[in-house]
Amino acid sequence: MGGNQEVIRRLAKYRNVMQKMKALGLVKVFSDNLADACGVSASLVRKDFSMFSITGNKRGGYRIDDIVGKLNLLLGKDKKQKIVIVGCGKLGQALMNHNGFPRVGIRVVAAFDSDPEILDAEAPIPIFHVKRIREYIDANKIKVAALTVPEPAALGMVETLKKTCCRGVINFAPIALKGADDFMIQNINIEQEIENLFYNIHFAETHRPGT
Amino acid sequence: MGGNQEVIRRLAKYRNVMQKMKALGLVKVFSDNLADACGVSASLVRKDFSMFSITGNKRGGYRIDDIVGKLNLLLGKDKKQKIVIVGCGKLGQALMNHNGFPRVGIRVVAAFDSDPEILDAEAPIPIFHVKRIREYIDANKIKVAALTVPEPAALGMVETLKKTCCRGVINFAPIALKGADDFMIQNINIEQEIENLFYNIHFAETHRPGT
DNA sequence: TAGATTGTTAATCGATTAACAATC
DNA sequence: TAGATTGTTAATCGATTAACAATC
Repeated sequence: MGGNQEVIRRLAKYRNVMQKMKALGLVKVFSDNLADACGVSASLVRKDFSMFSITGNKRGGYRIDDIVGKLNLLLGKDKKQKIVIVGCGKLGQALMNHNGFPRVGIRVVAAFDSDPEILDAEAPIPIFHVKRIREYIDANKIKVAALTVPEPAALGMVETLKKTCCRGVINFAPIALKGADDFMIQNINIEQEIENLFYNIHFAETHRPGT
Repeated sequence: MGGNQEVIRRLAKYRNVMQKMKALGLVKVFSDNLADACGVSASLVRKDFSMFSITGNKRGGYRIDDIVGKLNLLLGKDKKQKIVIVGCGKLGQALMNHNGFPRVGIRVVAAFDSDPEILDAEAPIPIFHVKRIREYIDANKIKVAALTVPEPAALGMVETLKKTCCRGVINFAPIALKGADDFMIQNINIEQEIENLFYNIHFAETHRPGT
C-alpha cells in the first residue's frame, strides 16, 4: 500500500483530536499536547507532520485551523467520499444506516444484493441487483465498496470490482483478501479481533499474575 | 498488550490455512507452503513457531494435526469463547446473528440495551437492560464484550465493565479507547478504515501514474 | 548417503525516540 | 534577551530476513 499505514492512522487521530480542541476554543497546539492526547511521543508527532510537509512555528506550536485544513486535504476530506455496500445482510444493513458515516463525510450511495426480494430502487439508499453493480459503479465513479457478502462470494466479487473503476474494498468476510498497489483491500475480521482479545487476556492473566 | 499483536494474527492465519489444508487431506506442511499461503516469508513462519515452542521435523516439515492443535490451545480455542453485546442497534443486532461466530467457537450469550422496548429475556440470545450488566457478567464469568453503543456512552461503559470480571472489549464506537495490561481494548473504526482506503487510493493514483 | 528442511544466529531494515541546533 | 518549541539528524530499538549448521 501507499507507504506506511500507521502514520495515516495517526494523522487521522491528530485531526480528530484537534477538531475537538477547536470546538473547545483552542487556537494553537504543541506537539507535546497532541502526543499526550494520542498516546504517542512528541518526536513522532513532529516527524509525522514533517513527513507530509506540515509545519508549525518554533516557539509558537501549530495553528489548529491550519493543520486541520491540511490534514483534511491530505486525507481526501475536501470531497464527499461515496461508497456502495455489497451484500445486504444484517451487517450490510447496519452499514447502510450507520450514522457515523455522514459525520465524517462518507456517503453510502447504493447497495447491492442477489436476493430479488429485498431490492428497492426507490429507497433513499437504493438496493439494486448485484448484476447491475459494474454498470452502476462505472456510471457513478465509485472508488470504494464495502463487502459484506458471505465468505464464498467475497473473492469473486473482488474480481468483478477490479474490472470497474472501483479501486478498493473494505472486506468484512472472514477471509484475508490480498490487495495490490492498484486495488486496495482493508480486511476487517471481527472474529479474528475477538480471538486476539481472548489470547491477550489469557496471556496477561498467565504471565503477569497480580500486576 | 501481551507482546506483539501481529504475530498472533499470523498464528491465527497459519491455523486457518492449515485447517483448509487438512480438509483437503494434507497431513504435513513446510514453512515454505505456509509462507506462500499467508504472504509472508518462510523464515518468519519458522521464527513465529519457534517463539511459541512449536516444533516440526527437520526434513519432514510440520504435522498439520499437531500444529493446529497446539495453535488452538495457544489461541484459547479449546474452550467456547463467550461474549456479550452491549448496545442493540443495527450493528449490535448484526453481531448477535453473525454466523461467522459459531464457526470459530465464539458464542454470543446475551445482549444489553437501555431501551425497554426491545428487551427480551426469553429470546435465544436474551436482551437485558444495561443496568443488569454487571450482575450478569460476574455471574456468568464473561471475559469479553462487544461495544456497539453510541460514542458518548462508550467510555462510561468501559468504566463499568472494568469493575466486573470482564477483561476486554472490542469497541465499534468511533473513538479510540485506550486499553491497559489488565483491560484490553480492540478498536474497530470502520470510518477510519474507509478514510484510509480513500487516502491510499488517492496516493496510488497520484504517486504511481500508469504502473 | 545425498538432499532437503528445520531451528537459530547474525545481518538488515524500517520505524520510533532522543538529542540538539535553529529560531521565534 | 532568555526560554521554549520546532524540524531534523543521529542513535536506538524491534521486527523481519538471510544464512547456515544441525539433522532427519
